[in-house]
Amino acid sequence: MAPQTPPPRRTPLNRDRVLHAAVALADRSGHEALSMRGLAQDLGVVPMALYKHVANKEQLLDGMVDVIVGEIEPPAAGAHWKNAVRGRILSARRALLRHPWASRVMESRPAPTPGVLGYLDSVIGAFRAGGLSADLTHHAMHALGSRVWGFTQDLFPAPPDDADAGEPAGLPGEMAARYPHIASIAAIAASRPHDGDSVVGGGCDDQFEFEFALDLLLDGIERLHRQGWTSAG
Amino acid sequence: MAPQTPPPRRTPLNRDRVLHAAVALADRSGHEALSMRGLAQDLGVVPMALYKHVANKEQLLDGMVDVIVGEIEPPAAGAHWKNAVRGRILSARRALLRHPWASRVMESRPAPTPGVLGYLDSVIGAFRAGGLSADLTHHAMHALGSRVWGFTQDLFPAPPDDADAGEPAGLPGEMAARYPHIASIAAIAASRPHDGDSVVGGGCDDQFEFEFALDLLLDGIERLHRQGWTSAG
DNA sequence: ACCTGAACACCGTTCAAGT
DNA sequence: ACCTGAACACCGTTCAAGT
Repeated sequence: MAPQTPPPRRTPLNRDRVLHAAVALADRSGHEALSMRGLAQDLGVVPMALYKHVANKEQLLDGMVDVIVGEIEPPAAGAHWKNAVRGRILSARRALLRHPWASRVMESRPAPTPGVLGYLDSVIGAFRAGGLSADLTHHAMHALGSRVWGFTQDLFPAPPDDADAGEPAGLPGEMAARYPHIASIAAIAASRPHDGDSVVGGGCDDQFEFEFALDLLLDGIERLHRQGWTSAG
Repeated sequence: MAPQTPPPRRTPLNRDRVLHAAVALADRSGHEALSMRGLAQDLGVVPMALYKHVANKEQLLDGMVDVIVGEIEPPAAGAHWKNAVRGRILSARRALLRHPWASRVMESRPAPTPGVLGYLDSVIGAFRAGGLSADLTHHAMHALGSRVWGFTQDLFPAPPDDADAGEPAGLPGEMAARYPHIASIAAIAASRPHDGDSVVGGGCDDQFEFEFALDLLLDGIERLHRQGWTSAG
């Protein structure tokens, strides 16, 4: 008799394999489908095995955030501060768009991870390198809010695909009657192409809307900077 | 023998009682403590009794959102469009600040409730009454994003209260060394008073920051309006 | 050192039954 | 008509045990 073959030895688990498997699972099945048990099954392992590599689910989510932050491209050197900030934010947006669950997970973290702090530090650094005061930069960061990550909370969720296509524009007739002002701008929204699935959280947070708002804020900040604005005066 | 007293008849459940009990429970114990089972216990009823009044937990959350939206004050008549929008948004902010869980629940809704649509319709109406085009109003609403509800996603969670008070300003020394740009603006943040618990999601999203960003956006929109801006040109 | 099995204290929700 | 009890299919996490 040949000696019993040992049980198949999988490549041993480590934190990185766990984190990347979690990202892959969330990419495939969405944020709400990400459970410790489901992740363990993906890795061919019993749920408890994960707890040797991440302390708990919160730490798993923190680790996933840093995986995504790691995908943001390094800053461009030598650009004007407005272009430097703009470029950094649009790169973050591209990373977040690759992982539709990422914005929601990001929002859910009670404390910033090292990766998050590093990215924020670099954005602040870009403002300061342009000569903006610490005061103005502080308020600029608050004004940008989640937009520094390249996403925004959307207010008009995308209507379901089976929405009545025979309607004049945007909204079904009953709703248009009840919410006339929404109907008036929904007609505009329906008449311009939105980029279908490159959407964070559904709706029409497309590239045009994002850059419109980003530039509105950056232009306003630039104007205050040139006026020598301070929060004291 | 006296006839057996019937079991105590509680005032019968209805949708409104369920919704208001849910709001009270979330106010008291936070969003994550809100479970169908816990809510049932609060109402002195078995969990399944709730399902006669709300179809499921999602519908419960939708109902809670509309309770909060109902607390927003009616619009002021006859104001300039910028003040009308501003007033509406600041009133929404006051309602949301009374229920710290509300912003997170709001963000989680996949489809707008009637109350949400009514409020958004009124804000859009305020823009249109000021003569802004449907086009510009549409982009303005997107640019405002969750700010129309009076809250913004915060990027710097409040440091724990036991943070080293002997540090020069804002950040512990080790962090200040690793993230110098954050440290430079955290010093500013630490030197101004923040309103302690009137905070949505923790951090320094205080009234000053909120109004700074709101006015930055409204001023930018006003400027575009006066220039006759259109997305086409 | 690394993984496992069984258990605990929870969830939202269903179904068939009670009054 | 309105509420109940028991059950189902899940969670994250613990503990003591296996190899």
